Amino acid sequence: MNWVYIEDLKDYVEKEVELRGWLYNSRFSGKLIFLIMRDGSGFCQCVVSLNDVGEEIFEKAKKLTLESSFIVRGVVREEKRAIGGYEILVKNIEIIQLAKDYPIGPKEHGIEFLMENRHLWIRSRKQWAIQRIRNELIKGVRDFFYERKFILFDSPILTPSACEGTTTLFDIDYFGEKAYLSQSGQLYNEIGAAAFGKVYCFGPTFRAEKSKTRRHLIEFWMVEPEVAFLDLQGNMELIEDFVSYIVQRVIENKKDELEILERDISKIKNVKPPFPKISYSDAVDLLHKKGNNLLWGEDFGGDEETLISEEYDRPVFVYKYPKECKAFYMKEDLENPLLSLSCDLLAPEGYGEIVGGGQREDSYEKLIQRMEELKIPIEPYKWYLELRKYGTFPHSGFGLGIERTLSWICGIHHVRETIPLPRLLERIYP
RNA sequence: UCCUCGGUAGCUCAACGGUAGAGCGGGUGGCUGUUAACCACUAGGUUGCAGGUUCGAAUCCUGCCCGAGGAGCCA
Repeated sequence: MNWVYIEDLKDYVEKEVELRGWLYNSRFSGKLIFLIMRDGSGFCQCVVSLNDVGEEIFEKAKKLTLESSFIVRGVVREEKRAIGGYEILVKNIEIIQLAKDYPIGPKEHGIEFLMENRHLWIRSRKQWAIQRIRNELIKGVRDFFYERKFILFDSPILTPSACEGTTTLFDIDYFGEKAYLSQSGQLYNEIGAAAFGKVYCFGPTFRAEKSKTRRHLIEFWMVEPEVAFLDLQGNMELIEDFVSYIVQRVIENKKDELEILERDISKIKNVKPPFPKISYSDAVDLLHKKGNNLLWGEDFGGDEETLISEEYDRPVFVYKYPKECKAFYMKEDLENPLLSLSCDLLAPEGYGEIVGGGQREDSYEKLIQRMEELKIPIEPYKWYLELRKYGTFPHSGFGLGIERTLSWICGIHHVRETIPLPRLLERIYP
C-alpha cells in the first residue's frame, strides 16, 4: 500500500494513500466524522462518511479516542477548509491501539501539569511547530559555518577545570578525581583556532546556577565559533551575519510553523546587517536617561537589557564592557585598561542576551597577570597559556544560546518550551 | 539563597466563616462540512499534609510539603 507522510500529501491529490499516525482530535456530525490525524510530519483531516464506508468502518472511526494509533486509507483531496489544505476521504481504517484517558485535552492546561506530562505535551501542535523550527535553526547554524569553511571542533563535555566561575559547575567523580560538566567549549576552541583557523563547537552545556527565570535552563545548547586573526569589530560583523542568516532562513523555510505559533513576522523580518552597536558606557548613559540608576561598572540585569533593546527594531550589540564584568580571558582594551574587548548581543522584545563574546587576551604576560589578580590556579590552564607561547595570535569568538535564540524567533515566552526535554532548577523529569 | 503568588473533580477555575459549583474532558443519546464543533442527559470530591481557633473551616492562624513568577548569576 502507498504509505505516505502528511507533509507530502500535495503530491498525491486524487490518489489513494495510506497514512499511519495518531488521533489528534475528532468531531462528530451524525453520519459524518472528522478525524484529525497527526503522523509526526503534520496534521490532516480524515473525513469518514457513513454512506461511503458502511457501518463497520464508521463504528471504528467513532470508537477512536484521543491519541489512539491507527492506519487510514483513502483518497487525497484539496480542501481549503481543512487543516493544511488537504484532506483524506476515508475508505478504510485499521485501529492499532485505542488509547484510554489521554490526559491532555484541547483546552488550556497549567504549566505544572504540562511539565509533568512533557513526554505527551511535545505531541501537541504548538510544541510540534517549535521543535520543527529548532531543527531548521540547527541546520542553519551548521550550514552557515560549513559554507564559510569553518571546521567543526567538538569540545569535551567532561572537563577537569572550570571555564568561568566555579560556583555554577556540576561536579562528578572521574575515577577518583574531580571533574565537571562543561559550561562552555570556549577555551578548547582556542586550541582549534590555532590549528584550523576558523572553528566552531556545538553541544550541550551545563550550569548548576540556581536560576529560575524564563531565560534559564540547567542544560542548554550553545554554538561557539572561534576565529584566528579576527578582532572585536570583525567578530561583531560575523555575529550579525550569522544571526541574520539563521533568522531569515527560519522565516523562509518555516512559514507554516511560525503561523501556528502566531508569531508576528514583522518583528523579526528586519533582522539584517548591520545591527546597532552601542558601547557599554553609552548604554549606561542611555539607561540613566531612561530613569534607570545603574552605576558604571555594574553588569546589566534583565531589566537593563530590556530597556536597551526596546530602543531598536533588531538585535543590538553592547560592546566594551568593564573588565570586571567579564571572564579572565577577555582581552583588555589597550585604549582603556578598565575595559575589555567584549560584546554581547541583546535580542529585542525582552528576550535578553543571546550572544556573548569578544576578543581573547593573546598576551601571555597579561593573561598570567589577570589570572593571578582573580586567584585562578595556573597549573590546570598550562595548555591554555601555551597557546600564547607558541605563535600567539589575535583571535575572537562568541557563544550563541540556541534556546534563547529560538524562543525569540518563535515568540515563545519561556525557554523551557524550546528544548524537547528541559532540565530546570529542581526538575529532571521526564 | 532571598522575595512574591498559588495548591478545590482527570484538566482550567469559582465559592473567601454557614448545604463544595461551572466549563472542558469521560460516559450515553442526537446531528452529512465540522474547525478548541454544537445540543441534551449523566457519572465524578478526605478542598496539598499536620495541628489550632470556632457552634460551624476550602475560607482564619501556625508549621511542613509541592508548584509558579522574579532577584542575584548567566546564553
